[in-house]
Amino acid sequence: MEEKIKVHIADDHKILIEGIIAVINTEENILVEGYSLTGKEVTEWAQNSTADILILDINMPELDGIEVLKFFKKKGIKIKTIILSSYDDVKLVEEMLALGADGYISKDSAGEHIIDAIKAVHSGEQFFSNSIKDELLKIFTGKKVDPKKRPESTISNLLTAREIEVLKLISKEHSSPEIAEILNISQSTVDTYRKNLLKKTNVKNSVGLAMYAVKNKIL
Amino acid sequence: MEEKIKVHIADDHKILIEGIIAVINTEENILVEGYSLTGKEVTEWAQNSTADILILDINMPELDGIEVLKFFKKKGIKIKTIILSSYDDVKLVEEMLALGADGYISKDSAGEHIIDAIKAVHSGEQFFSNSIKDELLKIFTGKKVDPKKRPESTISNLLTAREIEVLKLISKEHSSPEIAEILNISQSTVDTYRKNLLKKTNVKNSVGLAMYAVKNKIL
DNA sequence: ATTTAACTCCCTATTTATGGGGATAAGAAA
DNA sequence: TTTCTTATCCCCATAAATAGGGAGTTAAAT
Repeated sequence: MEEKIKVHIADDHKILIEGIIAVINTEENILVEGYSLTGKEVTEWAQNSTADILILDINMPELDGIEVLKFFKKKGIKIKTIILSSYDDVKLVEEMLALGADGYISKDSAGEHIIDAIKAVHSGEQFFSNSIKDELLKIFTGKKVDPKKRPESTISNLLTAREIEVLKLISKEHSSPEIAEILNISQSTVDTYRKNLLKKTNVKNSVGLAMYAVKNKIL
Repeated sequence: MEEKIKVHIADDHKILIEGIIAVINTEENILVEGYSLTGKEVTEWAQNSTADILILDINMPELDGIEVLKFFKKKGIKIKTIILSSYDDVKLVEEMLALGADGYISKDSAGEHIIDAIKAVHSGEQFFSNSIKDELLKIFTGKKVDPKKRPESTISNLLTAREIEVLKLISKEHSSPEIAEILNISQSTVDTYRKNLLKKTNVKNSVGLAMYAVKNKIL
């Protein structure tokens, strides 16, 4: 008989941890070897760990998931990691992947997905829930990029210089006529940029664009 | 033999729901009769419910816990409610209590606390987890709770509760027709709030409103 | 040299947002 | 009681944003 897959869970919400444990316990081949309630605990635990997989929440107070992954990278700690995210941190996929996360599931997916993710990641694959896949698709539009050789900075790959200029002005509460005046181009052109921006960033409206700018620090 | 306590759960994270169900299932006298994944589902469910207790998450997209409680109050729906909160919504305790919540536990407490809370609330008591008690203590002992934690004291002086709700939805990229639908009010009313918001915050447009929301951490 | 990406502009059409005005009911406050 | 706030709704009108389409020029890359 084969060994059980040993899993460690890190989340600041104990109830969620207990939930995941309950779900995992329905699976014979997987064992939860322990859990951490803070990012700091995770980093301490990781230095003497024999677990196969870490399920890591992004949102934790003080030391969050990103910081934990950075710590791993810096210390050369290699643990297969599945990111657990809320609906609103989807934008961070790239950063997570760059930091070496192996899977990414959102909390609003059903519990069985965790099982699938653990099995996939343990066998060396990557695992992404559907909402994440959508986000990735958008990022790698058209370009069949090998996920291991992906570009580091996407915003400047995704948006052109001019689009970024327009995005900045939109975020400064300027209307299209104003932007046209400022950039000395026609309003039609500004409208075109708006259309491209909406399509590329996959947000609904100008508010979404401004929020995108904030999140990506384009201001 | 006595009847089982019937519980309904509302949270946008399915994994968490499954966790709570798993925890509750260890208890003979309590039965989870169902769950809702959005605020809107809860309000619909509540109108024909025979459940004894509702476990309600504060943070849900679109229609959040506060809105749900307001809806109950408005419609005269009386369901004993236990609030499920993250560490960062503690400042909302007051508002929740004013809206008639019967219990308040945070997600970082252990699962058994839920059982305790359900039992206590069902027998007519109120239940608060320790972290909430601490927060309440802070609020009532010394008004200067920490200016950094309550910068919105100025904002809630400036903006009304309803205006803040609309502002949140605007920042989530919702259009006026959508907001009208979500809040169950007419679009005219939403437009009125938009006008008031623009005037009060002294910004030019929706983008400005969203940025205002970001700066003042109303999200 | 040909393709491609970026920048530019235009048309048509619908939907949203903004700006002005006013109005009513409930409730709290003075 | 009267006043004020809040929340709700409506009218009218214009400005702006969104959505689809097409198309020309330049400069860089293959």
